Amino acid sequence: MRPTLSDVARLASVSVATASRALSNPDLVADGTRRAVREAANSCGYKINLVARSLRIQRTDTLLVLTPEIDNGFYPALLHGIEDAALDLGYTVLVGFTAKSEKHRQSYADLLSNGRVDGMLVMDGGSGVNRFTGPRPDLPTVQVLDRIYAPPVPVVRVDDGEVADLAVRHLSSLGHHRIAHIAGSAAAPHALERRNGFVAAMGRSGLPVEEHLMVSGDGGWEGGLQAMRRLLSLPQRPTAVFCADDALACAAMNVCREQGLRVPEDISLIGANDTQDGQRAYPPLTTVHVPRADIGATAANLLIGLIRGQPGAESDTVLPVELRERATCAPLRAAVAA
Amino acid sequence: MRPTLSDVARLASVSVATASRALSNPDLVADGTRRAVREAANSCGYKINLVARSLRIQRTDTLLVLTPEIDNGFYPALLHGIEDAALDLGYTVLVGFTAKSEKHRQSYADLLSNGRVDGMLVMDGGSGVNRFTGPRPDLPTVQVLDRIYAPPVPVVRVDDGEVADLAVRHLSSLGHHRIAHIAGSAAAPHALERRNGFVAAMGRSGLPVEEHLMVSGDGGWEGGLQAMRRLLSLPQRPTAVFCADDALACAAMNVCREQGLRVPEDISLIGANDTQDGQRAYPPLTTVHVPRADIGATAANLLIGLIRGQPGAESDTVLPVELRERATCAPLRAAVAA
DNA sequence: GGCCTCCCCGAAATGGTTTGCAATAATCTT
DNA sequence: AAGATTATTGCAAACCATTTCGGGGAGGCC
Repeated sequence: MRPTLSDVARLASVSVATASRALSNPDLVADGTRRAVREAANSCGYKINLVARSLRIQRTDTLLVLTPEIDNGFYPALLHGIEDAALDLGYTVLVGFTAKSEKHRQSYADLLSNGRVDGMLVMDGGSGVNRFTGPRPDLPTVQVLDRIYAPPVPVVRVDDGEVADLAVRHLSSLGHHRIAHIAGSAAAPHALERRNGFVAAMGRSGLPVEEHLMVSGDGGWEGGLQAMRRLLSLPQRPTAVFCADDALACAAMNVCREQGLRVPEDISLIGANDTQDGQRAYPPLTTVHVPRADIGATAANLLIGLIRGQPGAESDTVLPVELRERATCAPLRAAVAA
Repeated sequence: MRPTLSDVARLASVSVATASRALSNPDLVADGTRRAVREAANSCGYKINLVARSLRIQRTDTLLVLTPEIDNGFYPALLHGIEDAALDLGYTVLVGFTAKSEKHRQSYADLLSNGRVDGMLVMDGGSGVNRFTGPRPDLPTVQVLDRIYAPPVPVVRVDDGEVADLAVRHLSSLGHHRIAHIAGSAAAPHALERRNGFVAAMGRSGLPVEEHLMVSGDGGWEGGLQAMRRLLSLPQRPTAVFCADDALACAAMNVCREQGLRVPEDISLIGANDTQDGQRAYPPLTTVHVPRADIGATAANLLIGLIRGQPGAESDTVLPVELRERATCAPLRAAVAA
């Protein structure tokens, strides 16, 4: 049916070997021959068979990325960063959504051991995934943001303690001292670290951390809503709250509005990650920026380095975060402080 | 290095053929033999080589989906629907983000002609993509939402005229008659149809369509902002606006707030698509729901049917849409109507 | 007991490409 | 002009699993 390399070879009156070289390693073949082969290939509409090629060269030039559901605006930027870097180096990316079940995750990870992909980016570490399924760290793997496999497996991430620190310092510098924290999913390592970071940063700023001002925003959007409601029903409510991510902060902001509180006049809100929902909220959310595209690109480059056996693959890369002041934080007003 | 099937065969003292059958077609082999082979495979950690398998059976069980950038919360649900259906039928999905350049799109589409994927889902038809690059409609292809290839290539979509009709009828039933429309990107066929649908629906409702009440929201978020500002600066501003999608509606809502207008008391807003940003807006956005997951799943099933040569593949599948009343539309107040 | 059938298994061919090695032709060196 | 390189090309193996075809053995039936 489809023309194969040997068809081309016959048409050009050369051997398959020469035809192969003429097409994929042009320097090794004489000028006239090359042209003849090219012509023959065009005339019969020859397309290389990548599967056969992969079998022969033992490489697929494909990366697998394990990602949780991507409804939340956080992962797309990571994916784009990955894809961008991968494409530049001649790789294509296969994505596997793993939130559905451990079984699916396993079967995706199997693609790695089964030779269909050359390496794997684990991006679903924050989704409470079973850390014992799937990846075989003996095969090229790099983790993104959440470390769920032990050190020989590299990770590229941000310093979540710093994320919390930036947020707390900003709030504190505005005069706030009754600062609350809405924590992210308990299953996510980074959420835990942000929580711990919050406690540490409060300490460093000489502020008291009150146990009931730290609530769990577990349960996604609904969880965020409930967390904020709990906070606002406290006898002494906080004057500022650091939310573990922008979605949580948006939820918190909605609760404020439904209770007639103005942001930032009556209460300051700060998020983290700098996702689109925060940027487009009203007022736009102050947040700490996490360079997602960079993280993705870095991880992809690292993985490809690993695959190609390049030495010097750092096993823990941490990228810088920074505060993005927008419009949801204001200085503490004397009236409220009282 | 890695154990191959012949290693397993040797360990189990059978031939490769028997080993193959025992593993992938267990019924064809005797009980004891099957067990022996399984044991041998386990003991040496054998993993099937999917590339070799694909080469032999001339099938990759992989679907390619061409998608634009997915920052906007619209595509993820489609992707999930696709992936869900694909996984159920034993397929994995490869995603290619095509917004970057035509070159990239071409190289993704090449995967199809080069045998790396069995079929292709074209989801980027609304992104102003060059409709002449890429897909060879003679290879299994189905388009999602926007038709950019001629009829032999199936499409699964919604009726965008109906989307507009639902929106206009709802607004009209609330007493509005000065209704504006913010149109989506001119490059997207469905945005055009929604615009045309708006005109038709207004006519059917006996309402006048004023030319200056139809503005272009081209240019993404910023475009939406500008469009709404233009609308609000009109001498006779609309009492309701139908936005081509929820993101545009959210932008419009932000403009309203910045100008001190209350939604829905002062102006009614309705979106389309029913994406997360609308659901989480404050107040939650009234919209017309587009069953994205269903669309994705339907398209995937259709494509797989095509690949497997099943007859009766409908070439135009349209799924139903429905109004989702939330909180951004209110009856026209007499005062404003005056 | 002979013959037929059925089931199970093994040898070999298949898929399309790349590549190490060898051979031939052509160019260069002295 | 003869020997030494170099430039091109061809042959055949290798990559690894699947599948077809046919042989051999066991059991059933008459």
